[in-house]
Amino acid sequence: MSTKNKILDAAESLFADKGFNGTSLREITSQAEVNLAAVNYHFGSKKELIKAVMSRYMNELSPRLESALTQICEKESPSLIEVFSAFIDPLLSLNEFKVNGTSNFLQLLGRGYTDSQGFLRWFLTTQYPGVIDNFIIAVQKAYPELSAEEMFWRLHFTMGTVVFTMSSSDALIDIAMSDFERELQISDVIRNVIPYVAAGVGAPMPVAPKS
Amino acid sequence: MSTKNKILDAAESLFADKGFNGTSLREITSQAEVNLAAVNYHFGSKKELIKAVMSRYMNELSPRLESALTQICEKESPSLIEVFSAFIDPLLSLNEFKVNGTSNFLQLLGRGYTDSQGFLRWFLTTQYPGVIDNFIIAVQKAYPELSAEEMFWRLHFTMGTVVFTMSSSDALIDIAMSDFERELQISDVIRNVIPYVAAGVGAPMPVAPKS
DNA sequence: GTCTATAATCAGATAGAC
DNA sequence: GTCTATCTGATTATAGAC
Repeated sequence: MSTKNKILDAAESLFADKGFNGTSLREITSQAEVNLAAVNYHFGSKKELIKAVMSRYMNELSPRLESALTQICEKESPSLIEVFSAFIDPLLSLNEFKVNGTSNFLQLLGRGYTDSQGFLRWFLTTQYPGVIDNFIIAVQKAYPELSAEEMFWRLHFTMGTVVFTMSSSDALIDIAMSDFERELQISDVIRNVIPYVAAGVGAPMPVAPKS
Repeated sequence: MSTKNKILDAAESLFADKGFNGTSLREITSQAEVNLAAVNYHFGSKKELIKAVMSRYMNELSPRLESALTQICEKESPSLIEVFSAFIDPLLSLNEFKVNGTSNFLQLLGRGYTDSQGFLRWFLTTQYPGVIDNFIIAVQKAYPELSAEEMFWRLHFTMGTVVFTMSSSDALIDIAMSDFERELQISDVIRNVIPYVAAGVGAPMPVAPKS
């Protein structure tokens, strides 16, 4: 395996585990068993390395996700459960792309939203707008009565639910094992969260306007 | 104001904004306009300072929260909306305790769950178990059909929704202003999230058992 | 209690030999 | 491309004068 990929793999698992701020280049190069200077040689800086780790996943995921959401949009009247379920297969396909791919990617996404003061949010929304646009269209088709403003809030809440859940999915899987004797995978966590977010997004519109 | 409190105030807002890892003692003492050595004199270490910042809020919040949840439990058949609404007044009371208290505390909570690999989660669950216990009892009373396992998942999802939303509440309030011309407060964000989480927790039990 | 000065360590990044 | 060695600056923490 190339040095570049060894660095990417080590960085990915360490970033997912301890966050971007919490991981040093020295930890990465030591786990990757490459020289410290290699990071700056291949990527230029730590920030560029973070982008490269995220891009590797997004380039794999975004076409699958866009196509799955487009399929949902072509339906007569999709349900919210169907819309959110469209994420399952593209996300799980990351496990074929890389071991623990789904889990790592979702944890990275969570890190990116809370570490580094939103630079990753900017990166994703500007570099991969197609995914977000298709998703909004699908939700609108499933729940046309939802106002643009309510939609904005509820999609943000959903992002929070998913991203936070996935950042701590390892701990959750441990607890499920010790408290309920269930041997769960990341796919079970995903399947568990879908009814929750679908119900949240599908909550009735409030009758009185806010404020 | 005492040096100790100046440090606590500065640490609080910087931690909320940039996370625990992302904030140095130098930034804190410089914003507090005290000497760098004062942190270690008064608190011993950065980790103890983090605990002190959180304790200041938890000691203010937890009795109010426990009492509000106990009141809900005394009702005949509380709704989930009522259960979650019990959080509103205790949380907003933090704004009288300190300027931006509600927002800062909830952001800190979010940071604590993702930074520092769960040490704050341990801190809260071991130091303030009464709040969590009362909350679970209230939810059980509002939705008795919910199994312990489903409850575990849904409460975790809820924690994620709230904590993530609040970590980025400043950005959300800005977007609501620019996109929808709404001048929102943190209290509006809280009121907005309640129907969402109540619907999520109240989603029907899945018919087929998982796995 | 507060200060200066500094120790000890770790960070990201780079120069230059090979 | 890879290595050693090092630079520069920031970090937490402490010793000791006042």
